[in-house]
Amino acid sequence: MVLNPLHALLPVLTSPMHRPILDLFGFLKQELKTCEVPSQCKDTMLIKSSGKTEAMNRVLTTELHLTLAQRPTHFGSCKLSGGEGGGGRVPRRCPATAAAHCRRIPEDPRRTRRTMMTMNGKQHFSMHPALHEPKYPGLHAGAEGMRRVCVSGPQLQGNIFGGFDESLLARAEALAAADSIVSHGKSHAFKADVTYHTMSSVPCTSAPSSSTVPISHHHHSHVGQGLEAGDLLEHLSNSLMGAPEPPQHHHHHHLQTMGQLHQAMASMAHPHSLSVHAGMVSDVESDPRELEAFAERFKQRRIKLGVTQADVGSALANLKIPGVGSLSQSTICRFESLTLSHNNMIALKPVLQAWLEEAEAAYREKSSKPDLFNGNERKRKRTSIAAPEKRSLEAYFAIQPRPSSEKIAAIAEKLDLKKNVVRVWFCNQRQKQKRMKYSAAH
DNA sequence: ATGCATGAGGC
DNA sequence: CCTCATGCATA
Repeated sequence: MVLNPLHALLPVLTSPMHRPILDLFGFLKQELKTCEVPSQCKDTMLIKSSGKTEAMNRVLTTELHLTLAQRPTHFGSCKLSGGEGGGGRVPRRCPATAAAHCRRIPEDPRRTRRTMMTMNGKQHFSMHPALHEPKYPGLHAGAEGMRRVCVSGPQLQGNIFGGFDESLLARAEALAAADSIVSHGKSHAFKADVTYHTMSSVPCTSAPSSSTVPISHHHHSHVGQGLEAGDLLEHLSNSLMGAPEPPQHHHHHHLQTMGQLHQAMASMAHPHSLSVHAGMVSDVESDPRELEAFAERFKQRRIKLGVTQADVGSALANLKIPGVGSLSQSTICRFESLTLSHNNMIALKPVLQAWLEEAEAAYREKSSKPDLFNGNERKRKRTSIAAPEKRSLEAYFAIQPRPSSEKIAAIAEKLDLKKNVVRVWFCNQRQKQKRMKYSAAH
């Protein structure tokens, strides 16, 4: 179900229990009041719904992002993994072929970006044509934006990040604490967090070449003024209702030569290909809906074939597509659930499509079991951040998604976590937020 | 299905 | 030190 996020938050906000949040809220607003930010810099947040903690943080973050400016973001490389390392981790590089689908999306440093709120409903990309809209609904470093835009005067920065520091962080903690009482009567007080990096040894060298290809894109100013809640709701509703509002503009990506190759071998006769332009097989199908549909189709057909995600991953290497090696179950899973970045999805689609075609063809005839199993000695241990700490981190994150190294150190110390763990946590958190939520119900 | 992590590229 | 694509380990 898709609800208006704001409505959903009401009960939470009005709860006496969350009084502290409102206070913090007010505090933040006060702090930010002096900071002038062009309205186009507003941003909302991409949330993944559920949980008071999240709701709370969301409020804070949302508010912050409404005030903070955006900072330029560049879209990094898009790589496809190559080898299947026999236990070792193979340096991922973008294979030439795959590269075709790896488009870099240069960003207008000042471009405004808006974010979708995902309550637990679907947030389709109906409204933003893939290549026109900001790829990432993320709240790109609102803080940094603040630094750059808001901080016309250094005093402000000091004000916010200086003043913020202690009092805010302290509040964040209080908040986290309160939350812990509220939502979890069962705070696990254990501080388990050992990271045993027992890395495997020899990374196999099956890694293909890497490269990144600039993505064609169009920065359409229309993106500037994000949608209002109403619009959002409307879109969401449409999506829900299945209103097949056709992508108003058909984005014509400037084709990437290699992309055609994939496209060709991958989609001989794909009924779904809306882009079967007479001669050119160029246009990489990047219509969000197409992707979404493909992911779904892929999953079902894969299951029909009786193949696991892991199987697909390793079987990919058998395709012998230059530059394309195997992938992990994780990646396949994320592809199916659309929890990869848009670029990543687009890059992977042709490959998976190719595999699907081949697998089905083989299935029809004989028995083909593409696979490659490598037995590795698993060693790496996963660090696990305890709930209480995680709550604190979330609170901090709501206030400042991109803490400085010093701040990270401070947080790490307070939470008694390794600095690197905290740093990575923030990185992952950011990545998580930016991630395209093609995924509907989550 | 996801959390925490690594590493290549970029500034 | 960040972003991104990915992966191992695990709930």
